Amino acid sequence: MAATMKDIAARTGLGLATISSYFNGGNVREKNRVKIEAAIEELHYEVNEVARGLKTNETKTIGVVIPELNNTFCAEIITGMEDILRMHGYATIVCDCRTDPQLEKEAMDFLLKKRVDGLINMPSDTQGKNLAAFSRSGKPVVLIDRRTGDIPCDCILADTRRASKEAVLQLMQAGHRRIGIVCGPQGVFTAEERLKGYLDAHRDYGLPVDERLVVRGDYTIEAGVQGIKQLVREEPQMTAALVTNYELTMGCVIGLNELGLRVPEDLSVIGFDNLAFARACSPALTIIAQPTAEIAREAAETILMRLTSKSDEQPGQITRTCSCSLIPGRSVSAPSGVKHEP
Amino acid sequence: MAATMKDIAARTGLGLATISSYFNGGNVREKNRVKIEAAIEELHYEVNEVARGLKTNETKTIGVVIPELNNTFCAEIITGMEDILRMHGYATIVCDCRTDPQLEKEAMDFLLKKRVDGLINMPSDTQGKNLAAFSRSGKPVVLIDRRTGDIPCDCILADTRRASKEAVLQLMQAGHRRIGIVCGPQGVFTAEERLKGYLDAHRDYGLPVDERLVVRGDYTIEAGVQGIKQLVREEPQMTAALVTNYELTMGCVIGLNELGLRVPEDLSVIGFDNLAFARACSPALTIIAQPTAEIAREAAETILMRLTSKSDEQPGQITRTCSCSLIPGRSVSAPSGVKHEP
DNA sequence: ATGAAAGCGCTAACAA
DNA sequence: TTGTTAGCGCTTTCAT
Repeated sequence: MAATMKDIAARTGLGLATISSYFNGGNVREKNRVKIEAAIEELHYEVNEVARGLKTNETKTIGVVIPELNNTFCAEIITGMEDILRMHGYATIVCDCRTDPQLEKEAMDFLLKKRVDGLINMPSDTQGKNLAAFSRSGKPVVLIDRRTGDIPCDCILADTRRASKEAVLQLMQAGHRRIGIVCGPQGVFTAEERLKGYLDAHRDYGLPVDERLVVRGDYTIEAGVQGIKQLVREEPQMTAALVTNYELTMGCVIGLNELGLRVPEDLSVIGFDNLAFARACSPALTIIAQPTAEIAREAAETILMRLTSKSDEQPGQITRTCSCSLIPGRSVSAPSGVKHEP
Repeated sequence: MAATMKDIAARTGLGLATISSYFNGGNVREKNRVKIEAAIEELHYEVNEVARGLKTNETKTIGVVIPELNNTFCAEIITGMEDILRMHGYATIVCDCRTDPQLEKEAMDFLLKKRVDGLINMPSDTQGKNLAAFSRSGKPVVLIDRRTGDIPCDCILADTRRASKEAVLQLMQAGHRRIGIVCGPQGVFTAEERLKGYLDAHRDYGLPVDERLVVRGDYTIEAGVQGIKQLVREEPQMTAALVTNYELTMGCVIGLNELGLRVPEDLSVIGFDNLAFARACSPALTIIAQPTAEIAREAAETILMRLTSKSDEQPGQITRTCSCSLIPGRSVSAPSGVKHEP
């Protein structure tokens, strides 16, 4: 068994309170400090955070529930958050719920039982029902990437609606009139936002929207492959496309590859996320890059603020919107006039 | 404050032992079961795993320390492990140590204080020193992907040495004689293994090794870009290259892109990891794919076995080696005879 | 089947 | 400054 404070007390002849005080920044006589440190060394003592957590009713642990760990966008954000939280003494328990609302519910129950001090969630449940139980605990919840339901909580978003609009406007300015969009699933906040951006651009530019140019799919590589193939097959007049997340973008590149279509000669393309992948494409893909580091920082700082501010110095819910940027590649050109084969 | 077992006891008029027994699968009179469940419902009771952990000296939590979360190979393995561990009632605390042995040490101390029941580690420290403190606790440790130092513990590996050898042999059989390798950092287990595979192939095929064809770099995209550019610049006679992890592979694709070299006309390439990326390349990249799902499963099962087997039914350390596969793409052809411009 | 009570390792009054 | 002590919420004997 691991050494306990009692062992240190016995070893040093001091009382428990002195040892505890030593660990919690209290004043301890120099002579005793030395004795305690020697005992710690010899016994390989490590504070038992479980016992401490029971006593203080704080586990110094944040739960993170996301749809998919194996997804650069999520992974980047988690890496960033974890870094900051750990610097402040907080651990993170990450639960990947595979985009399944039922698993998400289970993950949250699990975290509740583990008595995490707060929750950061990229919701898979579009209703917001899953958050009810956790938010009843009174512990802080920060949503990232997606807003959901009517549970009031802080929220860190990216302005992908604006970014999508500007990407589409840029395609229009390059001369494109029939622009396809490969969009995420219906009801998913980010998918709707990016579609709205697409619609905004058409409205601003005074171009009608043709619904046949809008295809939907899960946020998966395979859906991207199918989506772009469907658009190319059914809309030979299409000269450009916006693809609205990383998996879809990669799928789209695979699909165009398999069809033997050239970018941008046959089709101009603007993708999403993952700059490195965009650079690896030939020619380099123009993409909308999301500010993952900033989202991570905002989320971590927001929850830390909620965790430490005694009197709620920030009442009400906070919403922060971080800015995306359009990273130019070589995948956009003027429409060639030559239509691709269906 | 959250409800406790005491609240349930008060509500139902039962004793604490009965409630505890209810939660731990003991026999409870039907009538009381109903009462307890009603109270749980009304009070929104959730077991406090912190208190339970203190009492039972088990947190049902596994610590995972990896070099980089934002890395498909790691992310895939973690996703897989987490899935299995959660099914068995274990949470995972993932610590990304940014390939920094010092941060890795801190992460392990942190996990030790949190009293995780076991540790799964893809070591960043090449010495194995970091594991000493944790392994003294007597809790199980499972290493993945890399062997390290002389701390005796179970180990789940992939046979990337054999896979690298076969990839290089395949290039030789296609007619290549001057084959470059973009290799990971000196001292890193996987990097050395893959290099050994490259050397094995030369020995088996009776071809001398030219050290100028071996370049080293961190396992990063940028190192891949620089590595391939250096090889192309300094070794114009080179007709093929093996690139030995995902980041390096992506970097290599970017580098060749930027140089305007064609694959496989100017250079045959075999990459590593991430099948989706390989398909997205044009032409599709031939790669060595690692069995991430299998590694994840083996690691999770091994630690679960260590955690549950009372009498050590598996004494000594276990080493499992999982098989990689060579996934053919279109990035390998016979050498063209036409040398690329330096 | 159920209740009473001890104690896991720690913190935080309160006393000294 | 240091020691004593009472819990935090749970599990687990040991009685009943």
